[in-house]
Amino acid sequence: MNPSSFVNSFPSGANAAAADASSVNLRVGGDRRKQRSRRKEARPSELAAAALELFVERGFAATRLDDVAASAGVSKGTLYLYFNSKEALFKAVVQEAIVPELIAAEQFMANHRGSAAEVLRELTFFWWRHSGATRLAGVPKLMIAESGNFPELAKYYHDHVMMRGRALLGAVLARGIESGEFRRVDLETAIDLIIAPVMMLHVWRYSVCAHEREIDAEAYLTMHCDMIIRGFATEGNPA
Amino acid sequence: MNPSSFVNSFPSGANAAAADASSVNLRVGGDRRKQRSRRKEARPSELAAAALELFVERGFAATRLDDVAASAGVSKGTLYLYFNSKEALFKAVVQEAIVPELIAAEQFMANHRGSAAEVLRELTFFWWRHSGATRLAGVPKLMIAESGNFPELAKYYHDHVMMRGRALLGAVLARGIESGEFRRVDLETAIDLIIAPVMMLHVWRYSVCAHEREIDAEAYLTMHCDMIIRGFATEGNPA
Amino acid sequence: MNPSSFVNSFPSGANAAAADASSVNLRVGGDRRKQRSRRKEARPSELAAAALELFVERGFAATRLDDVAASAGVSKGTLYLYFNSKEALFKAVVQEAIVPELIAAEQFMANHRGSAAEVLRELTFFWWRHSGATRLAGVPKLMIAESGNFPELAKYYHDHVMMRGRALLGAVLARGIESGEFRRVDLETAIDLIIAPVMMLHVWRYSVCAHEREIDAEAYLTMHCDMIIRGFATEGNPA
Amino acid sequence: MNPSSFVNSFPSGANAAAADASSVNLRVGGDRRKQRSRRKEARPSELAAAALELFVERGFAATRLDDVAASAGVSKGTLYLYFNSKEALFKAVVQEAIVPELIAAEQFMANHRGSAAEVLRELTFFWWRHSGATRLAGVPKLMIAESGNFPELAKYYHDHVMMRGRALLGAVLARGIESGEFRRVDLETAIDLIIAPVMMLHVWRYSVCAHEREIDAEAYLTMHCDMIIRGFATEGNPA
DNA sequence: AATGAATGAGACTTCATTCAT
DNA sequence: GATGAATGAAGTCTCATTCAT
Repeated sequence: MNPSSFVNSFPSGANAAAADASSVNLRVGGDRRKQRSRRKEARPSELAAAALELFVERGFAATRLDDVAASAGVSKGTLYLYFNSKEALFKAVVQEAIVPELIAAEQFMANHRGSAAEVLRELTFFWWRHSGATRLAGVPKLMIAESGNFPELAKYYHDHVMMRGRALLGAVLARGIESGEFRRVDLETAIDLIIAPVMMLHVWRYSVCAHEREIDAEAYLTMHCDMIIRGFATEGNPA
Repeated sequence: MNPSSFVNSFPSGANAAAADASSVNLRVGGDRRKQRSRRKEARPSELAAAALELFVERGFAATRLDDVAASAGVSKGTLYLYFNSKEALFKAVVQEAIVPELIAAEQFMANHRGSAAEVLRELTFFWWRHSGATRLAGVPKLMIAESGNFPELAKYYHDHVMMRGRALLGAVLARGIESGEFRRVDLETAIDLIIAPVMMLHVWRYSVCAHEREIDAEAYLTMHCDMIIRGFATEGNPA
Repeated sequence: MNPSSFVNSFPSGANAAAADASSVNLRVGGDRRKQRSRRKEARPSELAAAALELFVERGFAATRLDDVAASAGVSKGTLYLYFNSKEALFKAVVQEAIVPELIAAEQFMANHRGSAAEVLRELTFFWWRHSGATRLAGVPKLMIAESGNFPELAKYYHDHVMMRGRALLGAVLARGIESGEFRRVDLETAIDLIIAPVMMLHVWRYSVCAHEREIDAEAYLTMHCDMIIRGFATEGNPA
Repeated sequence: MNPSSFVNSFPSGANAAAADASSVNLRVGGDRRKQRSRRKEARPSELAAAALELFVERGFAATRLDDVAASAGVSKGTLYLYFNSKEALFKAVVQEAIVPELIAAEQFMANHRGSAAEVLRELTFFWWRHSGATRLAGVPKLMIAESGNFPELAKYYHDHVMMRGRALLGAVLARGIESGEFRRVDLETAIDLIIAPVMMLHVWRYSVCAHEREIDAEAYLTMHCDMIIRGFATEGNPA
C-alpha cells in the first residue's frame, strides 16, 4: 500500500472539484520533463499519507519522524522541507485525510432524492464505505487521543469536520420533521445520538476491540439505522 | 506483579468512597506507630490515583513520572518501589480505576427489581453518576488512546471491563426478551448500540468537544434510553 | 587545571563575603557523610567553570554540551539538572566569572589610600593580575562575540559589570579632578579611554594575536598608565 | 582558491566607491549581451557583500547560508559555485572587506604632508570615516569573535591587515621621533596603544554597548588623539 | 551557469530508569 | 523504606553540503 494509492482511494467523482488540481494532474500528465517539479508538488501529500498510517496505528507521540520518513522513502530532513514541525505534519495529515471525506459526503447528500429515512440510512453506509473501511477509519481515534494535547487541532477538527458533518445530519433531520416523517426532537441531541455509534464503531475497530472481537459492521449499522428511524418516526408512520 | 494480584489487594467490597476513607483515616488516626505501616499499604493506591489524574488529562506518553511523583508528594524513586515501570503504573491505574466501578454496577443490578426498560434506564444513569461525573470519566478516552500501544492492557480491559459490562446489559436484554417486553434482537449488536453512545459521551467530554460545545448529558442520555427502549419494544408494547 | 582550582583562583580575601558560603565550605568540611549533598551544592559552580573554559576557547556556538559535560566529568543529562538550556548555562558562566572579579576590585579601591594617579595605576595592575592573567581574561572576547546574539546578556553585562567598573574609574578621576591633580575632562569619555586599551589587551591575547605576537603586558600597561596620567595632569603638575 | 588569488581579482586601485560603481553599472548599462558575463564576474563580490552584512550582524556560526543566498538573491547552490565551503566564504568576505580599506589608508598617508601629530590625527579620523561609519565597522568584532576558530584566517588578518596598519603608524611615529616632535618611545607598544581605542570603539558600537550607550565618536577620538600626541610630545614641545 | 530538492550528521533537549546514600 | 542525583538512550529539529535537472 504505497502513498499514491492513498490519493486514489478518495471517491473519484467527489473530490475532483475540491482537491487541488495539482495532485490530480499528477497522474494524468504524460511528459517526463516536469517530473521533478511535479514531484515537489506531490510530496506533501505523499508524506502526509505515510504519516497518517503511522499516527493512526501508533498515535502521535509514539510515532517517530524517522519512521515516517523511512515509510515515505525520504530522509528525515526532507520532512522539514514541507512541515515545520511534527505538529504541523499532524495538522496536515488531519486536513488531508478528512476534508475530502466531507466534501464527498456533502455532494452525495446534495444529489440524493428520497425520504429522510432513506437518506439517513444511505448516508450512514456511504460514510462507512468511504471512511470506516479505509485507513481513514483511524482518524477518529487519533483525534480523540490527541485532541487534549492539541487544543488548536481539536478546534479545527470540531469546526471544520464535526460541525460540517452535523450540519449534514441536521439538514436531513429537519427535512424529515418538516415532511411529518419524523417527530419533533431536539436536533442537537438527535445528531449526537446518530453520530456516536458510528464514531464508536471506528474507534472500537482501531483500539480496544482490535484483536478481541470482530464487530459485524453491516449488522451493527443496520440495527443502528433501524433504531434511529424507528425512534424518530411519527406515530402513524412506523418506519 | 501480575494484574490480578494487584486487583486483589484492594478491599473486596470497596468502591471509590471506601478507598477514600482509608486514605483519610491515615491522617486522623491517633496511633502513630501504625501510621508507617498503614501508609505503606496505602501508597500504591495514592500513587495510582495521582497517576490516573495525569494520564487522563494528558495521556500516557505526555505524562512525566516527575509530575506523577510530585503530584503524589513523593520522590520519583519511590514510584519504582511500587511499580516496575511506567507501563506497570499504567496498568495499575487502569485496573484500580475500573474494577470498583464495575463491582458497584453489578451490585446495583443484582438488587434491582423492575421491568427491563426500567432497569436499562436506571443502569444507564447509575453508570453516568458513578463514572461520567467523576474522574473516571477520562478512562475510556485513555483506553482508546493507548490500547493500540498496550495490547496486553487492551485485552485486560476488554476481558475484565467491557465483557463484564456487556454481560450486565446482556442479562437485562435477555430478561426483557424473555418476558416479551423486547423484540428478539441480536444480543451482541444490541449491547454495542446501547454502550456506544454512553462511551462516546465520556469521550466527547474529555476530548474533541472539551472546550467547544457543552453536551447536556441528562437530555442526551434520556433520549438515548428512549430510543433504545422504543426501538427494542415489541409491537403491542410501545414503551 | 580542574574546576576546583578555578574557585580557588579568586582573590581569597576579596570574595569571602560575596561568594556563597557553600562553595567555600566545600573545601573546609572534614566529614564524609555529607559529601553527596555538598557535592550537589558545588555542582553548578563546577559545571560553569568547565563551561567557561570551553566558551572562552571556542565561543558559544562552537562549544558542544557534550564537551562541557565530558570536561566536567558528568553526563550530558546532568547539565540539565542545573541549567535549563545552553543559554542559561552561558548566563551562569558569565555571572559566576565576572561578579567576584568586580567585587574584588571594589574592595581594593575602597581600601586604597594615595594620589589619584597612584590609584589609577595600581587599579590597572590589580585588574590585570586578577583578570588578565587568569582564564577570566577570555570573558571580554566572549562577551564581544556573543552579545549580539544575546541582547539580554549584553544588557546584564553592561549594567552589572561595565557600569560598575566605570563607576570605579569615575570615582578615581573625580577625586583627582577635585584635588587639582587632574584636568577637568569629560568623565565618560575619559573612562572609555582608560578602559579601551585594557580590554583590548585581553582581547588580543585571546584572539587575533594569540599565536602571532606576544604582547608585553607589563610594558603595555605601564605606558598606558603613563599616557593617561600625563594626559590628564594639570599644567603645573606633570605626573 | 587561495586567498591571494582572490584578492588579486579585485580592481587594484579600487576602493569601496569603485566597487559599488561596477555593480551599479551592471544594471544601467544598455548592452544586454554583456550583462551575463559581467554579472558572472561580479557574482563573488555580490555574494561576499551579502555575507559580510550577515556575518557582521550575527556572527559566523549563527549565519545560515540560506539567508546569505536569499539576501544575495541567488539559490543556495549558487554559493557553492563560487565558494567551496562556508569557511571559504568567510575568508573571502574578510579579505574583500579589509584590503580596500587598507589600500585607501596607505594612499592617504603617502600623499599627506604635515607634522607627525597632524598626520596621526588625520589618519585616525580618515580611518573612522572609511571604516567606523560603514558596514566595515563590524569586521573587527567579527575577527575577534571568530579568529579563535579560524587560526589560518587570524594569521592572514594579522599579517596582511594589522601589520600593514601598524607599519603605517610606525612610519608616522618614526618620523615624529626623528624630527624631535615625539619622545623616544618603544614603537610596538606605542602602536598598540594608538590602535587599541580605535578598535574598541568599533567593537563597542557593534556589541556590548550597541543598545545601551551611545558613544560620541568625535569626542572620543579627539580626546584619544590629544592624549596620544600630548603623551608622546617631547618636553619642550607640548602639543 | 544555475537551481533547489534532498540529504544526513550532529546539535540540543527530555525523561524513564537506576543506585549510592 | 525513601530519596534525588545521575544517567544515557532516543527524540526533534537544523543546516552545510551535494547533485540531478
